[in-house]
Amino acid sequence: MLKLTKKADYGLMALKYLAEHPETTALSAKEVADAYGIPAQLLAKILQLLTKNGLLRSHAGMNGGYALARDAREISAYEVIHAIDGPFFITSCTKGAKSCELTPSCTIKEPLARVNDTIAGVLKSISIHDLAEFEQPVGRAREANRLVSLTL
Amino acid sequence: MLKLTKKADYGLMALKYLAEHPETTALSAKEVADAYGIPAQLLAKILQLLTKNGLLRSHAGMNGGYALARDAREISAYEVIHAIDGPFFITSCTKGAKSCELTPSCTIKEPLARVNDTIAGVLKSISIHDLAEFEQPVGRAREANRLVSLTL
DNA sequence: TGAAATCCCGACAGAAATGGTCGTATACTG
DNA sequence: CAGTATACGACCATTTCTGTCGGGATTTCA
Repeated sequence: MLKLTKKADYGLMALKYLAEHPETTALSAKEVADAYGIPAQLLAKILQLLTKNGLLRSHAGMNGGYALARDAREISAYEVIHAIDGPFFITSCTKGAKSCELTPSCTIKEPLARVNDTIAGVLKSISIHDLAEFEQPVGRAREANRLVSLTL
Repeated sequence: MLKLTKKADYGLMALKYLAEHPETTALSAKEVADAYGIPAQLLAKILQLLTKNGLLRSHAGMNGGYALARDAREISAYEVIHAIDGPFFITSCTKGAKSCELTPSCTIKEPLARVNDTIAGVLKSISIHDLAEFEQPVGRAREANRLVSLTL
């Protein structure tokens, strides 16, 4: 529960991999899949999704493949997850759509919607660059804390 | 994705309902289920789980039922979700268990584990009392913001 | 121009998680 | 003892997730 799907995981891993190889113009789905031992065809579809959503640029033909459409710092984990798994909501029903099908009194949702927003905020504050591993000076200084506020 | 299961939803709703009826000594699973239109037998099992995990006290026999084991402010949404759906992790694999089965280089997990902790923190900071609806003076003053910090 | 590499995409099958039901046993009340 | 409840295990139905297959389109390069 409250778990990322494997697809989203794969997507994040792939973007991370691409971010770590900026020197190359493009990497094929197969290359990335092999690097992590992910089913190639599955990853291919995921990358296609990410392309359709503007997170990647793709190029067919020999030496083709995928590359980040933007700087790794400008792509958030939230976007990736959203592109792959669609809009997410903590609660099954959300007032957004056709409000709650359960009896009128499904009042628990409103507070949880705030939790939902908070989590989304956290995910939005994480970029692919944050996930990638770059050399860091020993005794590396970590970035400043991010503060997320939650109002009930 | 990243969605609460219906069971967890039901559990939260039920606890909320119990919190809103402190005058009664106990409410039966059926009463709560009827109040929300939830399948009674399913809710029963959920309440049993919550009882086993120490969040509720149960009492069989006539006028029996369930009651909060503690003050509503002392029961967090996290506990409820955890009791119902088991430990949750954002990532499929977690170094906790038997580390990642994927190729060694599943390094994305470490940053995500922090996200996981942050979300858990948010959930822990929400109590059943927060979910319940109590009369509030018009122009009600909401509680102070909660700040959650995320370090990458 | 043709072969190879690569992306694109819809359909589908197997597996797993989830939601929900049933039946029975057990405990408490009056 | 009869009625009301909880306790619990087995089971099934449905949905969601993962992964595969097959055919088609695009680009490169010899």
